[in-house]
Amino acid sequence: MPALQQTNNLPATSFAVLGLLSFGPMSGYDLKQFADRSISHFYWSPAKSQIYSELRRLKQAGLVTEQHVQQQTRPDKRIYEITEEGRNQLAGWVGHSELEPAVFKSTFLLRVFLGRAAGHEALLHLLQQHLAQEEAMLAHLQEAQEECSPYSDDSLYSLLTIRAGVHITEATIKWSHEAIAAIHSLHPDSQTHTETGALDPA
Amino acid sequence: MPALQQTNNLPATSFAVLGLLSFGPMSGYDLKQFADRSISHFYWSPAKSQIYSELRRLKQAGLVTEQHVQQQTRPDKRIYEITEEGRNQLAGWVGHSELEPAVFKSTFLLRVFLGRAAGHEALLHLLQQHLAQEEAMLAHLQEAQEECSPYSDDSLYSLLTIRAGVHITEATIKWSHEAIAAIHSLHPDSQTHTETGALDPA
DNA sequence: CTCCACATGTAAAAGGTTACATGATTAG
DNA sequence: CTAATCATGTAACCTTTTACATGTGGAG
Repeated sequence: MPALQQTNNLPATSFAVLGLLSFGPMSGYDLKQFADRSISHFYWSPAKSQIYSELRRLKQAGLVTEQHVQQQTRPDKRIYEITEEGRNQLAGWVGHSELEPAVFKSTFLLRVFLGRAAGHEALLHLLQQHLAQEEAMLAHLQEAQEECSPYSDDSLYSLLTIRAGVHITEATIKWSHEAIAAIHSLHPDSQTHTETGALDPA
Repeated sequence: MPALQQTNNLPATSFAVLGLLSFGPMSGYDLKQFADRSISHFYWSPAKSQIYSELRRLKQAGLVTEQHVQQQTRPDKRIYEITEEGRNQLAGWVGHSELEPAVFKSTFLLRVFLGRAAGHEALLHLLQQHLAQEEAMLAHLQEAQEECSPYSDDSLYSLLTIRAGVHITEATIKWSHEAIAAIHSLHPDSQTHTETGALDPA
């Protein structure tokens, strides 16, 4: 007899889709919306085409079932539902797989690293832009956090991921200020480039 | 008359390679080593095969030149050198291209988000593991920082990227403690899972 | 009347990793 | 003698994005 079969060679992205389905049955279309409002901040915002192909793969692996739903007013749907086997595989992956390092790929930091090629003036401008974007991101995350707080059984895990975003974004903002100050202290002559756009300095 | 020609449709990764070449002429082999010791922490650690194909692309675009170097004791090399045009394109990309968001793809946070599927005990264990890894990362970054400090004209930009890593890693560690505490406070019965491995609790 | 939401997919291309292939020298 | 370093590349594969393709109903 084959022991607890371990068909488990699926990539993380398959588990992402499977994991979203663990919240309830959904169509590919629903899944895309849900992903964009949940895991997009720390994992990925899938292309539609990829969702549909992941669903085919999960179905073939027996981790989800497909149900055709006819509609007259709207296009027909296919509703996907996680199976018992799907829940088992998911629990194993979430709880007991190897920790793999996160992918962090910042073209912005690459540009900072190559700053010499552009000069400190251009770099300062870039940093100001970056700072503004991060501040906007922080505001956005704090809003999401308000909607979730406080820590409770229901919102615990999603709130934790939002808190991770808040911590990291705050750190990035602190770093930006430090970086701007460091460049200024080495180049006291350089412009501040604050986003004024002021027409009348009166 | 065609204004300042803008052949510039290259992906960020090409500029990463071009940027490394702005530090001096190198072979593909050298480039791989250099990348692993510089931009790997915030951008990417390239596969050899990709380096060589990027070099072909850059050469074709006229941004680098190739020089064949014969060696008797070692395999022959090809040394690549950035051109004037290459430096111009690089300066434009670093200083004046659009800021694009960083790719941040954490399977770890995905697993936290899906924590319900595995239960808080497994999650706590995962968080402890993560915390240990991040602490090791912080130590590694602080070491790199020592070798670079203090801020100076020469080391400014690379030190800035290391500092970014330090800020973000510290934030991640703080978050981990918060997350562990939050789970404990909602599940007071759960084990601490500190990495004891103790054989003799005497 | 026009745009948006609903709903699913195919095809092509790009980005990136892994495995394969080769082969000399040097350090232990 | 064995492993690591030097040195370059091809082929196959996987993941992911973008563009293409289609069509209805409701809201403004």
